[in-house]
Amino acid sequence: MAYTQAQANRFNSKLTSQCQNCSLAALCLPIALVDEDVNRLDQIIERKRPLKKGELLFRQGEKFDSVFAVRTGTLKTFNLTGNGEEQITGFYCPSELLGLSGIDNDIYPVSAKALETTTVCEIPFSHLEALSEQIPSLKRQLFKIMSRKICNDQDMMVLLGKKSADEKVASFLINLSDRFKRRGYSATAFRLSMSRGEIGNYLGLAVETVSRVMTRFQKNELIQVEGKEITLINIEDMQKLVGKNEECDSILKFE
Amino acid sequence: MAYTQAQANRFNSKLTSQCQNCSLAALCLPIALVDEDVNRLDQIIERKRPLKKGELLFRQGEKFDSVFAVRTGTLKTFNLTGNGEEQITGFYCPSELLGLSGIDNDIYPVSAKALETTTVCEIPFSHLEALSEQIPSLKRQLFKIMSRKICNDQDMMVLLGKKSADEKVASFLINLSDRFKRRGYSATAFRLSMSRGEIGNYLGLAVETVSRVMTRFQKNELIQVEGKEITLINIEDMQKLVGKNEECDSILKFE
DNA sequence: TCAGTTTATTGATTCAGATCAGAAAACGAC
DNA sequence: GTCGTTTTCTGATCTGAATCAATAAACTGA
Repeated sequence: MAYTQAQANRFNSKLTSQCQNCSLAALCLPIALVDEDVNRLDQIIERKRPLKKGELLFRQGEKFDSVFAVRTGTLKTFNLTGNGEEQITGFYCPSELLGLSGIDNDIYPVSAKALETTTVCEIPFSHLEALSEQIPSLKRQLFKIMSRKICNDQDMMVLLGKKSADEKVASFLINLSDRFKRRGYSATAFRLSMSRGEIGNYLGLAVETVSRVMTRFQKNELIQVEGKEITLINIEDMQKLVGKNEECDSILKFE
Repeated sequence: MAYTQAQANRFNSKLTSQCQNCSLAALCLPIALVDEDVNRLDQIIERKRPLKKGELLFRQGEKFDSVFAVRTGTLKTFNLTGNGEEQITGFYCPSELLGLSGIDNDIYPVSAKALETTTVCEIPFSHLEALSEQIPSLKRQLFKIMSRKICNDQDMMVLLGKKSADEKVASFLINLSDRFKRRGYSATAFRLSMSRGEIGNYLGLAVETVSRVMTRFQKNELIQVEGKEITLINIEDMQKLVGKNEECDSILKFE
């Protein structure tokens, strides 16, 4: 059931030529499918109307039926704790997949909200599952995507449990940088679509601490801050700061 | 492809009558398989020789080829950070599955070590994957297990990022209690197979803090501590302490 | 455009939990 | 059993980040 390199290339060129296929990229980029399979996959994907900033894509407790691939914009997932405050569990950039945690109970355990105008593709999970029966490499890919999510979350657990404020913020920025880079954007200059408050919430820090760390990083010429625009000036020293180790280079990997 | 309740019952009784099938329980308990499928699943599972305390089941960086179901005993998974110290990412009790995070890169991203004499069943992932092609409900179950793991890890992230030392320790004890209960053991009296140090490492706390919190809990008559033996005296107040909310009753769910 | 609101920054103070230090208990090997 | 090691407990001190407080900057919408 192996696909040839030629097929893989055909698939990749098809992907890049079809802008609306960001969602396919999210699902398949590392694997090779024949055109016919790509078309079958494309057929089950629905493009949704854009979400405005603040709109919910799905709500905690709602029935699960789809996973979503981000096409443009950014979302956050969060849940509401006992006393009503929100706890952010992740940020999702273009080409990333969200909603996987709903499979377990057929209910989304978190809500997803757009941080800016955002477009997503909806992938009904029952269709995806059915299709994965016919395309073994797709099933394998789904397992891999979920496994990667587990790895990333565990890295995040280490970050939250053991790292200092400096290390947390540095890891966060480097992680974003990696994700932008992977999508072909600048790894050194980008815009934070989330507020300092949301960063702090996600990293287990107070807003003030996030702000202080970032100004300190600026003073030490690690980064350049202009409101939400960030430029990483000295990535090497930042990476030293996060204490990333060699063999497992994946503090906070891409979803 | 739905199975009848009768079939489910047959499956369950088969499971409970066959002690060595803890591993089957780990994989399938919530789903119903016909006998034939149970047998096929049973065939791919290998029982391994027992691990002595301190022995490694697999090692960070090693090639991934199997997931494991714990039959008796307990394991921890951990990785080594840049400066050589270990970071525990999970504890695994009987009937729980570990190794799923290896699927992503075909390499285990963590090591797994026995905390006491431990027996496990090895489930070669390629066989499991092949079998899941023939048994759709098994594939669905694998997705669910991985999704549940993602949910649990996210709860853990909230715990690490936002909770106080008291809340962390209380959540940990309640989580263990739930896991023992689910397996039919006492939910109120059990033995901690991990040291205070390991609990602290896992929860992002110093050993001394774990010790202090537990003695304080004892003074407040929430628990009874006798070395590694723990009795939960007042679970209701403990649950209040962790601030668990109603709709999402899963602070630190079972893997 | 400007008032009203949210978000970000900066400083002063406080506190939960880390770290340091030492005693007591438990465990393991012989 | 006994010695040596590891684990656990308890107290005293220190510190990183939270909290409190106030200002400045950036949006928002009429």
